[in-house]
Amino acid sequence: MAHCILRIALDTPLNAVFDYRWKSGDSGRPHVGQLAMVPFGPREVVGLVVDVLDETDVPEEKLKDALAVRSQLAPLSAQWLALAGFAAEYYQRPLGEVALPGLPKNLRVTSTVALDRAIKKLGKMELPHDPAPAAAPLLNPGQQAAADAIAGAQGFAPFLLYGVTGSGKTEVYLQACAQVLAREPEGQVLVLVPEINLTPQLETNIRARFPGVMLSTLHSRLSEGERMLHWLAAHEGKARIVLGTRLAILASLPHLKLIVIDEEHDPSYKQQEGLRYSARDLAVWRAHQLQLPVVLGSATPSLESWHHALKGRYRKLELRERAVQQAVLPSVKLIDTSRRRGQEGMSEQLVEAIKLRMERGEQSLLFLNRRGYSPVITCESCGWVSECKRCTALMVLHKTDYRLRCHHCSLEMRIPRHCPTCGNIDLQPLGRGTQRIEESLQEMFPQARVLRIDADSTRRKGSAQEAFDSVHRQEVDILVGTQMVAKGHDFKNLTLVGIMNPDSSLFSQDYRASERLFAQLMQVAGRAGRQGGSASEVLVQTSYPEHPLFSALVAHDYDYFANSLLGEREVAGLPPFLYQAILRAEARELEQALEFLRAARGLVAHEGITINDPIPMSMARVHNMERAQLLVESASRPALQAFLKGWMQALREHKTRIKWSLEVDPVDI
DNA sequence: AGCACGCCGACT
DNA sequence: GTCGGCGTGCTC
Repeated sequence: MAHCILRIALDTPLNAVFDYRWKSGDSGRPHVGQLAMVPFGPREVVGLVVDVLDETDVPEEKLKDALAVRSQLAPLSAQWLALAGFAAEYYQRPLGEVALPGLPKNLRVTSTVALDRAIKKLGKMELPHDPAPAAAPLLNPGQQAAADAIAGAQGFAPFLLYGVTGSGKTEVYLQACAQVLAREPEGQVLVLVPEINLTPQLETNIRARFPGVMLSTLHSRLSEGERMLHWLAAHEGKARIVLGTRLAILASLPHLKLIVIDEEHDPSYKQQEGLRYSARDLAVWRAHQLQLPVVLGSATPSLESWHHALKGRYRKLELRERAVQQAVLPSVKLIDTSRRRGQEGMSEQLVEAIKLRMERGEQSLLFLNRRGYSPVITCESCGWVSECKRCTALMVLHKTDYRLRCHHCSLEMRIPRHCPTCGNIDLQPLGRGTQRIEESLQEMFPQARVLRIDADSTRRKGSAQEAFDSVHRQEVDILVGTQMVAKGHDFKNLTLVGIMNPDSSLFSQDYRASERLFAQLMQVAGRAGRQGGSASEVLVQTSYPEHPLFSALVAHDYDYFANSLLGEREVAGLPPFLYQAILRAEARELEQALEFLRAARGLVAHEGITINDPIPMSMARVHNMERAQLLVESASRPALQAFLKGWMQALREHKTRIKWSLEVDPVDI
């Protein structure tokens, strides 16, 4: 019986691969890309075979036998392994930590029943034989040109599809998709959307248009059974369209021919915990690797993509007209709130505008970026505010259950009856969240049907969809919401959008805040004015009506805004003109974290790399842990990558009890 | 990261 | 006498 050595990547922070003995029986040698069950310390785990060798340097007494190989499953392709390998190297993580968590959980347990069941179920699945696809609408010349450019692309071809809400980007995606599917008998298309709430709508569109084609969805709210089935459908090449959120970028797609990223600027494409990858950047890498077209769609492209387009690295496809019949851009008006404060955070003009919509039987949307009732409660006599005991953050008043809640560590407490420092019993809510606005609106418009949509009101599975549906069914007069309402949904009868309090983002420490604010306002403004007939308007309440961001918004001029922001970034030496990474550390005492970072700074030589001073994070304390960070910068991406590699090595060998992590291309610093 | 082993405090 | 606190050390 022949022996061989399997080199296996495991989901562990250890930066190593592990070798196991394998006695090849009649089934022969295992293949690279297969999954194998192995003993690891005291437990049994599933790992990924990354090499099959004849011998190993690992001493005989340490070497254990691999238990089994998942032979029912076709091996993951070399291209997929290269993608995982690239991500691992780029984000400075062990391969196993990148490759394995993306697989369905049922593939990573020792039992094989779930996989067998999914294989059987998928084998039986059939599509309608004589499908009647929904008719494709006639494209306007801009859309047609864009769709043709994508379909006619050769090799690696990144496109920036630039067009305001309502300009018909989705139709371009669908037609590009149709052309690829028609041309490539086995071809697969990957479509990414920023968040789960947007999948049902697009899924309906795609299914109507491609009834004879299997569609898989991949997002975090699937049950384990569904995830297994959908992942497998993609892996076996049966699903020809895969629609998903950022995690879908790591799906196995053996016949991938086109990638579409809708709303490419959206911050949700950046994973914010664990492996902090950018699905958009990985998508572009994957398209390059496979020499495919990749379409990045947005009304407000990220400055990174905008920069690439200006430099000619991405081809810009612009949709200038609104594709929806008779649709016009909403008029944006600024309401100066620096002089007159209005009532309950609402200016007279805004209240009048809502009243008018009520009379006409139209819908209004009030947008603000703060859930809860009021951000803080405060004592007016001594200035006490409701700070979280565990975090450098304020606890937010939630009136539904009359409690204060910290949005960072989820600490909750009853509202104190009197001020904890001076005993004053007259504690006042300060500022306004969605709950408080909802309540004031209900008082001002007793006959109105007011609905609030935010993370609190949609915690239950499916409740977001229900809420959106009731708006579509005209069961709501006034909608109050956070950024959740800004994305994707077109409300046909909505003719007023009120922006409550955008000013805090204007002068933020975070240099990306204004870029995000503009995108958010453009997007929420796009919820109105999609219907012909009634004039739609967007009212922005601000104390800084002369701010250039608002002038650009009023003029619907993203080009100007993006170009001037890019100019500022270039002068200030900020991304995309510079590449960054952040080393973060947390400890009970802030000084310990800072001390660790100071030591880390001196660990290896760093020519051509700027390592800044360690500083406490803007939210220095979360859950009673003090946090600090060290920003590392370079004008050269390869130089930064090379430095990080050596640095990580040194840090791993540097014994410390401090918890630390590295983030490459951080978005908030 | 898990998970075991190991060596000191308050309980059935 | 034992349950359990988390320090440290290993995983082919």
